[in-house]
Amino acid sequence: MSLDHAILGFLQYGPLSGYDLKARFDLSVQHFWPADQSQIYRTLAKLAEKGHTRLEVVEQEDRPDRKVYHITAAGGEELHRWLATPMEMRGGRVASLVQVFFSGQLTDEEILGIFRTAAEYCRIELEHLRKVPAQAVSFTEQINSPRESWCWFLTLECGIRSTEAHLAWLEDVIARIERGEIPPMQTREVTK
Amino acid sequence: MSLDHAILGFLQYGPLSGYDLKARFDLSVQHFWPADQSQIYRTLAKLAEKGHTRLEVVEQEDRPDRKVYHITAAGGEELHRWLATPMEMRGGRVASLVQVFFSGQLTDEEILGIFRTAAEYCRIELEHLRKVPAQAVSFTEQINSPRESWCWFLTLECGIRSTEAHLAWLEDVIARIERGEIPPMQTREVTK
DNA sequence: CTGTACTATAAGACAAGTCTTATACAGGTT
DNA sequence: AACCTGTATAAGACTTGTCTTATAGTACAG
Repeated sequence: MSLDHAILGFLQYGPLSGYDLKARFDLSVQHFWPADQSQIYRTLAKLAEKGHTRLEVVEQEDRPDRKVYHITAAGGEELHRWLATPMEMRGGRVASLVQVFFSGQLTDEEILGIFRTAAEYCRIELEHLRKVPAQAVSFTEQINSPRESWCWFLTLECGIRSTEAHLAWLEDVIARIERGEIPPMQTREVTK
Repeated sequence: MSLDHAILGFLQYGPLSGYDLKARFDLSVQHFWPADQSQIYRTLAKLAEKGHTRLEVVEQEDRPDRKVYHITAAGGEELHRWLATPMEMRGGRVASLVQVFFSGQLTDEEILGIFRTAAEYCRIELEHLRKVPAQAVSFTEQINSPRESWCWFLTLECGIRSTEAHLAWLEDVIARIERGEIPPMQTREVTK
């Protein structure tokens, strides 16, 4: 429902081809909105049909022609409307919590195992997130808009804070299990 | 990819019909794994085909026959395998962060608006989450397994902590914008 | 006695996203 | 000469999930 809007968001800064867009996604928002190459092209075509973008074909001799998309006035309005609409941030599916919910069926050791691995993933993720600003300098210089860079860093900050909070929770749970606070498994007596 | 496993998870505690399952989902995991009624039935049929569940038709006179599904040995193994596999908790799409990313295109007032609304949503959500334990007493008594209840509360705790962290971030950002820390919009000079 | 809610299941159409494969040419490497 | 990487696009099949609608009986309230 919102790859459309993410694409319009990028186009607002200037016309781009599908290929360009894929690169933009992978460089910036892929943490919270990964985009499939195939789908970018499909969505681009759909947006052009709806009149939210306008196609310009740039012929090239040495390689396939570029299809460069421009945002239209209608597209700009739609983007603005969407940006100003507060999002219900619900409905996000979190498979790892489904696991936790049912993990009573595992042994203490198994549970500790998945929590420790999850914590490890979190630490790696955190390390990675904290390195992003350094890598992103060129991107920030390119766009040369302090306001946009500021918003960009906000999303990073949000990611870091959530991950930290999640890690703290994981470590807390690990400690509690190690202290033996998890109730023991009951010997399952199946009455057929 | 994991409605299958959530269903198996519930079936491990005893045979259930599609209708029962829908109720279980709505009572417990719907915060992090909402389930569509129609899809529960479809998935149930698929699981039976795969041999992970076994169908038992319970005839009823007064209302439509119940189709009660039992987990099979193969289903149990699959569930256990999945539960013990650490999840990459990546790829979760967060539309609200896409908005933040592009919100530099809005005025300060508009940005403040969406952040304040988001914070409001967070507070409502928190209030709601904190009320869950009270409502869940009957459920906990029903299953009568302290280990499972413990795991159940873990997921709640995780939700509360994440929401708190998110709210703290939102409030921090609001304060910074109010202090004027957000760089001003540049008068867009489009060079055609 | 009429309408609404609950129990119980399921098909159909659709939207969104994933994964695989294909085409085609350029430039550089081994 | 063969191979790989990069630029650039796109179709096809498939999976997941959503939303709507249908059926059909019971029970209870007004």
